[in-house]
Amino acid sequence: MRYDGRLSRMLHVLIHMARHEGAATSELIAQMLNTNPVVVRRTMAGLREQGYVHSEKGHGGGWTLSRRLEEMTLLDVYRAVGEPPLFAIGPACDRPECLVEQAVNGALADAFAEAEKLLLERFAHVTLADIAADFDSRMVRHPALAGHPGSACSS
Amino acid sequence: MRYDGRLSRMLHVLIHMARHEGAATSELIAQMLNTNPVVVRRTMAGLREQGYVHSEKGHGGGWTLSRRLEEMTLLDVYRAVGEPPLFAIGPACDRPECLVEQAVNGALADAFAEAEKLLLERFAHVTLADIAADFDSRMVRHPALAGHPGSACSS
DNA sequence: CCTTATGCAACAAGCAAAGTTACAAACTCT
DNA sequence: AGAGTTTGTAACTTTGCTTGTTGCATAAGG
Repeated sequence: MRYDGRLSRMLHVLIHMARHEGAATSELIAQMLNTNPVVVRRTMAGLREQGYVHSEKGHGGGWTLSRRLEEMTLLDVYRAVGEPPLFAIGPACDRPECLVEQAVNGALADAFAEAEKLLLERFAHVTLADIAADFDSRMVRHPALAGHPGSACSS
Repeated sequence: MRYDGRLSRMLHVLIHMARHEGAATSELIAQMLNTNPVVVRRTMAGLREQGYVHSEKGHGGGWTLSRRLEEMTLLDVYRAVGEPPLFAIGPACDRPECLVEQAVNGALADAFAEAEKLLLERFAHVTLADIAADFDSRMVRHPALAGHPGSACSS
């Protein structure tokens, strides 16, 4: 896989959960995401530790939201999935002796630090409710796709 | 995801080349970067296609700069190495049917597009001469490391 | 020609995310 | 208490990418 899809997956599932009555099992969530239950549990563990979701074992168990979508930002979710690296480009060497390489790393680090700051600020200002609202407007435009809570993604 | 170090490596080598008399062989460059000659040739191929460097076979051959550092920006080099993906985070699925996932991808894509724009603008305004100047000022502060053109990086 | 170089293709190594299997632990319902 | 569900977790496999390596063809110089 080329990208780390954890953030995207978790956003996806959280919004689905908000529209789901009662607890959703890992199995059901896995079908929504077209993945498998163990990956779901693995990634949801981070969200549980941060108190965004709750899990219950046994009959009728599964996952439930413990916060409203208005109270969760992209930044919250990003942190809960372990703050994976944002950038795919980096220094060839972390502690170079070569002063040229130090200068190169410095120039790149400056640029990336600025971009990271922008990105995280942006994340902090987008709530999951914003995304859900975007979903609602898409549903108005494409009502035919409305009933795809478990939309498989074949790509 | 692990980092793509091509941009960093090429910046490093271009600045070294500017301070090198005559042609530099892939072997010599590989020693500077603590890597091997084939990787050097592979990555330099992109720079050659864009006309930033020139290569010569046979005795006394090797690589030479065909532009001054003032005339090359980070953006130029980034493009010449093939515009590798900047971000390590992406959608779980490129063409989702699910409207929720479409909304999620949209929100993320917006944020990343903004960050990418900032980053590339920043790249476009930094020339290799700027980095070389930073190197010079580092050398003033740490003259002991001045003679490390082939500084191995052990990390 | 013989040496020195690049050019290129093919393959192995290394790494991280994702997928899978297996099983223990906890909970519910009868 | 016992049967059936569901999470929790560890271990392993698969996949996709960059990097490393080998081998050989090609071209330039002496």
